[in-house]
Amino acid sequence: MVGTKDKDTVGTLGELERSVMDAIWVHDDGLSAAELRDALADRDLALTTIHTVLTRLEKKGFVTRDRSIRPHRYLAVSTREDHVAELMTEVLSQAPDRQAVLARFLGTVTEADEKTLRNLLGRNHTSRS
Amino acid sequence: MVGTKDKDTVGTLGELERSVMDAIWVHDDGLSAAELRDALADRDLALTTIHTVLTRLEKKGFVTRDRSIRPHRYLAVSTREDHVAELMTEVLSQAPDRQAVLARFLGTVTEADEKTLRNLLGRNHTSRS
DNA sequence: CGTAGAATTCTACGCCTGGTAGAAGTCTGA
DNA sequence: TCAGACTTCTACCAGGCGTAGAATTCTACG
Repeated sequence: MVGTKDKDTVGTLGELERSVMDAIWVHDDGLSAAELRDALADRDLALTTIHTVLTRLEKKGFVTRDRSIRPHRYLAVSTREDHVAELMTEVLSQAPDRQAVLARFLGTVTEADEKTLRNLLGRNHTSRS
Repeated sequence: MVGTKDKDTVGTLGELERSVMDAIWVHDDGLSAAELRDALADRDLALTTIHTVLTRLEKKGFVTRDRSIRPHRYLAVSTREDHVAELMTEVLSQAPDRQAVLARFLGTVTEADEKTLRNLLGRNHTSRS
């Protein structure tokens, strides 16, 4: 029972992959495999494991690595916010009736979120003409 | 090479499962396994395949079946819109900085969507004192 | 320049999920 | 009661992901 699957969470990434991304996302300057292993010390993973995951994340386009320096440094390709926003858009597109979805969505959102949205929508009234 | 995996799409469901749900979602009155097979005729699946998927979807809580009548009828537990909205909320929660995410999100959304949101947010101004 | 030790890549395995369906069991109308 | 329809059981395979040992490549240092 090494890998207690969760899988009820949405997102293209696996458990470990997600953890790695989370670690990378809070380090805009990027970090090395070793640093990552430390960041995820609680799991006590082998360095090679980290490398494998990193390689897969690179292939998936979530991270880039700086191969110019020796302990390669891994950087997130896009911010977590961009990533999540993209995911939201993708999800939204899954239903034909976007309006209905948005309505339901707003129903589940916090008041703070609503306020945020009002502010954001308030300004930049999409220049027509 | 029967199952050309796609997997770049977000959502807890698999390819076939999703198709089945799509079919069920447009039939509020529910349908039988046979009707489903017809609805997905393009794939030419065995009835048992449909049944298996249906059973899994039931276990996952996406559909219920009316066992009282003979050709069991399968019904969606929630609307597609609710489902998608839920997914969006779930995704949004993946990032700590919700505001930033919402901002990015609005950036990718269509003008029509923005209008929809404005309308929805316009009314029901959450009772402020 | 050779080489030990660090870093990276290759290869692999087991589990889980999802697509797919045959075989076996259960119902029910005639 | 029984054939035929319907449902459940069981199973196989492929791909994704966690995990890591083995092999290979670097590079700093003597």
